[in-house]
Amino acid sequence: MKAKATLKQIAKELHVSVSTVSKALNDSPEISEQTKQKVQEYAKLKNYKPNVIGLNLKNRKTKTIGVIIPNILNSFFAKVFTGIEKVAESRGYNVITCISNENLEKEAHTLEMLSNGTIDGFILSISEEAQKLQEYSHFKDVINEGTPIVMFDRVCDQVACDKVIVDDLDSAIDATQHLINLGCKNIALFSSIDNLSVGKLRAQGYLDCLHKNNIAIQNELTVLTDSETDFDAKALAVLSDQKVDGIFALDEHASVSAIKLGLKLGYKIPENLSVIGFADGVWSRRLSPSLSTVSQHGPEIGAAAAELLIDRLESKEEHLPFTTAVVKTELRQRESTRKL
Amino acid sequence: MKAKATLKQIAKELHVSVSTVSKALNDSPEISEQTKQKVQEYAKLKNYKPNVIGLNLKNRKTKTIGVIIPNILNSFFAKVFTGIEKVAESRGYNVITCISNENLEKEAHTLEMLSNGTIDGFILSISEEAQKLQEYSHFKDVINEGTPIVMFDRVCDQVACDKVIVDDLDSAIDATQHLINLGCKNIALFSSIDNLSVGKLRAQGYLDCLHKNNIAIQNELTVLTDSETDFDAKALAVLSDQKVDGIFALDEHASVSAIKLGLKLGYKIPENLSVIGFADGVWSRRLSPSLSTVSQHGPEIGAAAAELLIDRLESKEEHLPFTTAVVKTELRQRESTRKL
DNA sequence: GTTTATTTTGAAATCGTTTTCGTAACGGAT
DNA sequence: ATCCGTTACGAAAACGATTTCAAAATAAAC
Repeated sequence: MKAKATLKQIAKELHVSVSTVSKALNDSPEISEQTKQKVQEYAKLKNYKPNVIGLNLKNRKTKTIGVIIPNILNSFFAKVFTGIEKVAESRGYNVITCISNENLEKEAHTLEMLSNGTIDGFILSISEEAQKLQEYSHFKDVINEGTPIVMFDRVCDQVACDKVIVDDLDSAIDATQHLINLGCKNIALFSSIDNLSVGKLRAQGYLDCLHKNNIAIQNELTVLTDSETDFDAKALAVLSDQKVDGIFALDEHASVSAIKLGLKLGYKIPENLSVIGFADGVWSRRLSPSLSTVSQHGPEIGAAAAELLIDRLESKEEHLPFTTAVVKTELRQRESTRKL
Repeated sequence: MKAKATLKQIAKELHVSVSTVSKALNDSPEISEQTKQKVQEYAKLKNYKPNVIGLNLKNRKTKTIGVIIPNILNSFFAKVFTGIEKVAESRGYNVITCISNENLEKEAHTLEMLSNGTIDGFILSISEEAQKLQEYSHFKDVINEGTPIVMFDRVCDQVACDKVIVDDLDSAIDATQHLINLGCKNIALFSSIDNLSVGKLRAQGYLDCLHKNNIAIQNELTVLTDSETDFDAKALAVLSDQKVDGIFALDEHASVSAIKLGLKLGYKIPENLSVIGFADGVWSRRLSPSLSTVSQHGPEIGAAAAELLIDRLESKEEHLPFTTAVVKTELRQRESTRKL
């Protein structure tokens, strides 16, 4: 464990000044070729790497992005994360990641901890608790202190910042319409995320679509819960009268339950029950029957968010207007829906 | 966007010196109560937060851990990550996360990028490519420079460092033994990770167990591939002669395929085919039938790794001996195996 | 009233880098 | 020999914090 090489050490050992070493390593024209070569060779020999902290202090930025994710075990967020990480890497940024665990206090604490020079900006999706309590002041504080935020997926109107979202409303309309086109007459709505903004938007899309098609809304076909634990019993009840012929599920858990409970109750999927869900591709493919999904393009969302943030960080412009990017979803037909 | 408060600014505005401000905020006994109060109040008013980079430079450490994960979409790694993050948070550390994508160059590059003062130590699992090429010099370099590494799950004997592993061999023996106890006579071995150290260990455990029970090894029941793409066709071939009555799957993909292909070929699970797999709990429960698994306790592995690293970072001792922690697995019986 | 303690504050060094500006040294021109 | 213009290098400040040590100010002791 040899001591790490610093400019000062190299300078002393070569009998030149610190500034000469610095300039030589940065290939400055003020330094003679001879000296440059000598310094560069010696630096390579000693495996010199500039200490990032010294640089950070000097530059007053860290080329590091703080990412706050409600739950990394949710594969949607994991996918978004890969998109963020990829773009960050390619543009020379590091990523500090924290998990809020859907918890407001952890979220606020993380913002507080990292907005002290550790990171240049944030990318985050709002925790469930913050959304429920409509508590957004911690975001505003950070932004006021000069640290930019980009929100994705779960966003809120109350905070002015860049955002990347999926067109949840339109996606839900499209998915519902697809079920209608397949000939489904009794389409159930399954959601275990009715506490989230995105859940509400998707539910609205379902309602709008039925309305547009002049189909009466049957409240008894609707299962809207705030958690996975409450969900299954209610869903089972809705399915047990064998009347449902289509299910639109707004989240991963609801999607899986729809298929599992449907099979258990003797439905034939997709022959007499079609299921479309918001869910991740990898696992949807692994289910039997594989699940037709509204694919949310997680990596693209993450990539867009990272580009947005880094563009802002590197812009000369002090007051760039805030933008909201919309990433299109895609209906992926697999085995849980009939072919048209 | 007001300028952030610094010691210098506060000092100037209160007509005292920087050192006085620093000491007052740190509640040093050398400062009079009066001054302390004045400074602390003013600091709170200005929302002063010490700039972390200044501190880092001074202390020559960052209280940040670098985590390198081969693939965050693999839920095992995601779970390990939650364990790391939780412990890090509780001990006041941040986590910089990078995804190696199973790629040696990205892995080496990340080590190089972060070992410049950005982080105090690493927690990582070796990329597939590095394992295949047996290329471990990048780890040794980093360690030689004085940055500690803790490896988990995919480790290697050639690098001296702290490690956290699962007892893959024993776990595989236990799982295989369980299938034997259930009365299985023709147990197939399914793996799509035969390129990884852990995959090889688990396969060895299967062989050892058959041997111990004086059961002849049937090579035609063995599917060992390096990737998911090659796997399914071979697995289908093995299952199609309807002879297999038990499957031991060494990874998530192999586990899911075992169930999916088994059902497709008309096996009754668990009546005439029992399946045990190394896989994540959440999704295993969602499969139908739900999958009996060797549970690897991902969060515990992550937590152990983080504790090990932080203990070393905060130890006065220069040359702590390296330890290898073993986290026990657990056989979780679900619907894919008969009850004993 | 002088000396000695004690309390309170401040100047300066330090961490590792970059960068501005000043100053040697050297050559060529007059 | 003097002047000027390059070229090549170094000193010092800056970033934001902590910390050591010295110096002031005040209080106590003789």
